[in-house]
Amino acid sequence: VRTPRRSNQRTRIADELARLDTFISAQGLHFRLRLAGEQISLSTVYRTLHLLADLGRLDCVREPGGERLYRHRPGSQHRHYLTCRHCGLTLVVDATVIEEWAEQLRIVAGFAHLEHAVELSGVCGECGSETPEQSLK
Amino acid sequence: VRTPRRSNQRTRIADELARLDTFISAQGLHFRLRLAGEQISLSTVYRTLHLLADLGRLDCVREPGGERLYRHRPGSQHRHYLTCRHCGLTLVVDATVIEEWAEQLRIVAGFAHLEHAVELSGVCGECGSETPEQSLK
DNA sequence: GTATTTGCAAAGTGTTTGCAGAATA
DNA sequence: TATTCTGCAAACACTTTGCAAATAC
Repeated sequence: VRTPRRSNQRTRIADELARLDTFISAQGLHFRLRLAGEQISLSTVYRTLHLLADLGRLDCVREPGGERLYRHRPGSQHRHYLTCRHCGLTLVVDATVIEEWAEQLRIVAGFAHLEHAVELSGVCGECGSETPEQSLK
Repeated sequence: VRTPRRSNQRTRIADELARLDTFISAQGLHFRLRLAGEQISLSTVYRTLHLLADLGRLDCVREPGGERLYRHRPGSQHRHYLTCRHCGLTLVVDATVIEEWAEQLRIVAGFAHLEHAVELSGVCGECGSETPEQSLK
């Protein structure tokens, strides 16, 4: 494992993610950067996202369609989110319960290197109170 | 919502899944069926898996690569699994804690229609006790 | 007889990769 | 200068879809 080099592209990508502070896809991010006038290729966005994810600087979730969404992770701990399927609103939730439960489970099952992914989605208060027509899409 | 019709293909697919009782991909299942001499197209496998999933007769997880794996669900409740990344061994785990935690969360956050996905993976006792060389793969 | 289901091949999606040139250390 | 990084276009893996023929009800 070697230290990655700095480059304009990587800096721009990391900055944009930190500024956004919401989940966004590689393609979405690429689009935003282009709008902002940056000349960064989609491949570079993908590669940089991998890099940042490996460094633990991003959280990642997966859309029903299979698309991966990334979000800047402020601290060093991974976090869990609750997302509104309607408007995309995401809340950070306290998942201490899960962490402890998973550790218990790991011991009982005799596993090592346990990883967990928890994805929560629903319809938030705002969206739920809209007219039925709207929720039919 | 209309009642689906029965067909040889659908029966074979559902049967094979029930008999297997492990996670398998659409393509993997298609391959098995062909080996068994069935003449079923891949599209039909995909379509039937969707159908069964909609009917709540399957559990579904997603591989890191993006591939979806399906498994017959014996009861009516969805289940959570702990998978060994090495050998594929999967254990059904008791996730009552999670269900309760999710419901609490739902109420506090004022959400509706909450869904959750919990995926646990690690290295099982068997695989963990192997020689380091093997685990490097 | 009518509506649903199938198989095929083509298209679609998000992502990865090989390579030559550009950029970093 | 020696690596690493970038952009491009092509390749990839998995999944979905349009349509005509076959099948279930």
